[in-house]
Amino acid sequence: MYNSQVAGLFDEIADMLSLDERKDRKFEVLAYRKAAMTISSLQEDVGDIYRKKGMYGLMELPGVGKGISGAIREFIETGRMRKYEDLKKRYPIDFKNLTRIRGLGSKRAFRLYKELRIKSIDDLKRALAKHRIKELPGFGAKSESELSKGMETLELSRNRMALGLALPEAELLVNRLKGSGLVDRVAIAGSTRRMKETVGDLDILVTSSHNEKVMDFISRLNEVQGVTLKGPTKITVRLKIGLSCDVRVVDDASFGAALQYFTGNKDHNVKVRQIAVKKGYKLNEYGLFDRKNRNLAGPDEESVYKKLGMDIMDPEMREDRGEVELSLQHRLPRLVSLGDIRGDLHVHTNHSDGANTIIEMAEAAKKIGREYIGITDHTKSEYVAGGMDDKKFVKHLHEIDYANDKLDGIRILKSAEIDILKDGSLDLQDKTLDMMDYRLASIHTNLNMQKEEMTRRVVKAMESGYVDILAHPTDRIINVRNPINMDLDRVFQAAADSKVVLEIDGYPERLDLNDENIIKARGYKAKFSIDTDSHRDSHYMLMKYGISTAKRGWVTPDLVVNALPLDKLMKQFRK
DNA sequence: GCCGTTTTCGGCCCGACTGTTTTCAGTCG
Repeated sequence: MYNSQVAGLFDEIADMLSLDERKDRKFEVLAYRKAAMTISSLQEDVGDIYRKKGMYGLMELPGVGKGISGAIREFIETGRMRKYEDLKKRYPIDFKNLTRIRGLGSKRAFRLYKELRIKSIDDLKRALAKHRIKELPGFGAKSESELSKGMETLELSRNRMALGLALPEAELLVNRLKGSGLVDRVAIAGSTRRMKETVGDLDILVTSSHNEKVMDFISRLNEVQGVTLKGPTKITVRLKIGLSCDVRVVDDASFGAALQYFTGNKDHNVKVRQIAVKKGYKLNEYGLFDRKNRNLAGPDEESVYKKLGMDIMDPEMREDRGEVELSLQHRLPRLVSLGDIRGDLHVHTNHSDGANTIIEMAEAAKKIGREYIGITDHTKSEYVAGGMDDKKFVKHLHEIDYANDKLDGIRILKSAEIDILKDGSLDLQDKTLDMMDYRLASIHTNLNMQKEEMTRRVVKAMESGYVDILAHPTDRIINVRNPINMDLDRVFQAAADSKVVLEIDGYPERLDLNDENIIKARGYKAKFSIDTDSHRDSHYMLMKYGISTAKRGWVTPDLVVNALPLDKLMKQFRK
């Protein structure tokens, strides 16, 4: 994997170039930063892209042109980057680690080097211990203590948190603010609102006429560990769960513009603001202003887009993946939403590792308006999860028949989450599989196989004719376990050829397929099933994560099998 | 260095907060 290395080098090049006084360098710095950002957030390895599509493939990446793609190629082929090495001779400083300290950028790091020969974190530690920082011009006692503090929290603060942990915390804070009586409107913004699978910090927006009281209220919340910075319109706090949280107070008349602005992402915003500039307007977090400085945007977000001649799009789309251009042409796709979902095709019961009975799960699903669910308990290889063998499964499937007889208003489909074994065979006999309405299969063991072997294993299972849905295809657990090593192009091609539906598992620690892989799979005309992987009745509420992940992959309702009515769904599953 | 509904040159988003300053540079998002 070259991505993190290459992105790191580009960031350091940007740091070093920013020390050059010449004004025209400013934009070169920006270019390297943008390229670093693009590459670090890439799912596919730049090495793979280069091997598959060459320089042309690299130059398709946003912010990567002739110069930067050449540097990437040089690094992949030789393990070195001349531009970086030349700059490093002039600036032998560990910018990469030093600038991770909050409040320390490249310029101040360079000053520390010039004055005190500080090159590394260890050098800085020693200088801090001797209290030499506060004597420097431009630094003071406060800088010294802030650097000390910044170094302590270095490791904790930069880890992005899984959405499934961050969103509930954001919602809790929103509820606290609503209950305070100090605010009128409250909204979550930032990457949490875009439902990105991990978030770096929380952004919350409020309207209030009591700015100071709001700031005090926040800084005293039980969830808050300490205050990083505090001004009249903005406060940044460290939360006990290990996230940073920004809360901004704006006027009601600015709320729409602020929500647009702070939802981002950055590239999306830059493009929208460029459109504003072209129309002779200025767009910032306070509004959309014409030449006479009149605010044209209303208190809602839609008016900002509308005045720019654009259609508003779901926050999940705002990643600068072409949505700005389509919006200007009024050609945005209608994405799948919660209301399209008729059933849930990945549900566990207490017959394997779930908490509730078949009937309880069915009744809970009926209560939230599902027309059908598929019971997908584990097979015998998953013995830790109470997986069942063929004999037990036959009995289990009869119990589903019994539950269907007993219940009205919802149909329970007979299925299983079948283990794909090491050799690509399935963990139940064909005659058992024949008794089911459809079959969902996934990998749970032997996750460390080589790419070719793993790819053949999964493709073989899909081509068996006994797999209708491939569940959580990459098997990654966010921040815990990497995706399995397989050639997704071949897997998606096989899915299309064998008419196997790909799952978008909405369980928050999975979100699998994720947005980028969904986009890739759409290229192969794959179909999707958006499921919760529920292990208890309350888990049905996790569907929103699956829906948002699908939206981030631009999934339209016609691609979603569980948006189909039951009779059409059963035609999809042909056996 | 990148990029194109100002298109192969000449632009490149914009504001808040902080610390150390007498008016602003640096950092961050």
